[in-house]
Amino acid sequence: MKYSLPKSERLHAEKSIKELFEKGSSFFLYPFKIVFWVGEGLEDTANQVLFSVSKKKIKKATGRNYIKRRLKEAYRLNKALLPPTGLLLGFVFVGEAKMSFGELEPKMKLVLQKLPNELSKNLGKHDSKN
RNA sequence: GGUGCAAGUCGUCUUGCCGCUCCGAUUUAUCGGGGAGGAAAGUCCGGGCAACAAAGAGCGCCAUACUUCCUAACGGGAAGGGCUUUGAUUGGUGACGGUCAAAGUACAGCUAGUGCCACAGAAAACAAACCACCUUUGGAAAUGGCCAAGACUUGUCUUGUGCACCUACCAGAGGAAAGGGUGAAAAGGUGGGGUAAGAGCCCACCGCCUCCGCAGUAAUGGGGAGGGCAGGGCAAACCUUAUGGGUUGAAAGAUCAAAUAGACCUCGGGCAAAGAGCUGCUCGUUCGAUUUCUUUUCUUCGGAAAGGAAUUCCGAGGUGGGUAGAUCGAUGGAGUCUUGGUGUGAACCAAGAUCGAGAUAAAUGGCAAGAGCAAUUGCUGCAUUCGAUUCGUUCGAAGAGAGUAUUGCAACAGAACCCGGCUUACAGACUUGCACUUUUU
RNA sequence: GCCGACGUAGCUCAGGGGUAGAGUACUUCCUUGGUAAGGAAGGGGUCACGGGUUCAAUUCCCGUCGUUGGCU
Repeated sequence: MKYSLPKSERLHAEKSIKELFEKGSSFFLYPFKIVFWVGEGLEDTANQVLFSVSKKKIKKATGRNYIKRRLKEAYRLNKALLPPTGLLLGFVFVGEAKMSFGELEPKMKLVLQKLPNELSKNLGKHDSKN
């Protein structure tokens, strides 16, 4: 497994982002809100992910950059915990202050371990409805 | 040496592993190279660039405002001038003036107009009224005053059908514009003369105004002559004058353009002769052609015949608009550095060298090691100092610097089209200047 | 990225050069057996911050900070 995060694995298309936030499910795990969506017709493409830090929570641009960079690193190093394809993911940082990489990485691991469970629950709901 | 202020410069470095982004090579996965700031910030000015019809004019609106210069331009900068404040010193009775230094200065025009100036104060802007002042006319005598007489305690009291003089008081006429406690500000100031009282009424000085030379590119400076003096302050009040600005901003704008739907064009095909009406559709039924345009011929001018085109469905291809998206705009420029020259300076000129981020749901990072720096605390306790002492020493305390351990790498802050400024933020280090202070010589 | 508006008592807002006000909230008293309502009295302000103009600034001018709205 490569510890890389090229542009094809980052979520940048406006349409996909709209789809994620309008249709996707979410859960909280401090200091994140995680939004996810199993895209239709994306079974063959890699997971795409985006990171968001609110201007309301972190006032300075330097602080927002600081956190986003560390989030990307944490995801990059631990993304092997996820199934490799078909997911749209959004990490919204809801913490109030700067956090170091040492604090953020364990949280990210927790999230990535928890995500498959949430995913299967969600899929189950879909099936029962249909 | 320390502290403070001001100005300026810098504002961590190296290596390894794993990543991000751009460029170039081979080649499709690797390799090589580049990758945040002095403010990238605030968005306060100016310019480039782009679109808007023309980009011109007028009105409006906005901005600027001592002079000269720099500049692509500016509300920026440089130099100079004036003014204000403070300090030192000096001249004068005084109003105030001279010299030096520092700091500040949005510094055109209230003798174009309009407006405002609370409270207090007689009055806040045409100078008038009021109080007080002076002259004069008339009245008046309780209390003052004066006069007369008397008394004695000889400087006081008493008395008066007292009032000519002085004067309080009342009324009238005139003079004068100096004084009037206030206020931020009071109608030029100070000193003297003068007068019934006064007044630039007169004189000297200070200030002011007008005119004329001189010096300076100019702001302005300095000199002379004249004028008794008009003109309170506020334009970061409206406004006037001069100058500048067309508006909107890269989310400007340009190019390419998938899929789907619809528009137009071409070709092919379907059909009982195309098709039309009824119908949501199908079946069926009715009409057996119709409509429009055009050309030609005939005509009894009503039409008739012939030819072409259109109208329908299906399929294919194409065209243009344009969404997602992509590319350009967009990073070689009023560029940076060095040297030389010109200029008081901002800056300009010449020569040489050099290329230094280009992202777009938005790169420039993470982890580790080392160096360097800083901090505090602990430990070691050598130079040195102090105290005690059994004085060849020993003990205790302080301890610059050094060693070691620990922690941190900072502050302010992240390019978003690009430049020139301004403003604001900034741990720490260094340099220069000034002020204060301490020590030594 | 670009362009605006606002900041005044605990809260919601007036005031646009001359001692800062309203409603509500708060405190005390009256009223009531007690509470609410009502009545009376009172306290409470760095007018966001820093400069400047002016005799005088919440008001005018400049800068800073914060809040908030619009533009795809």
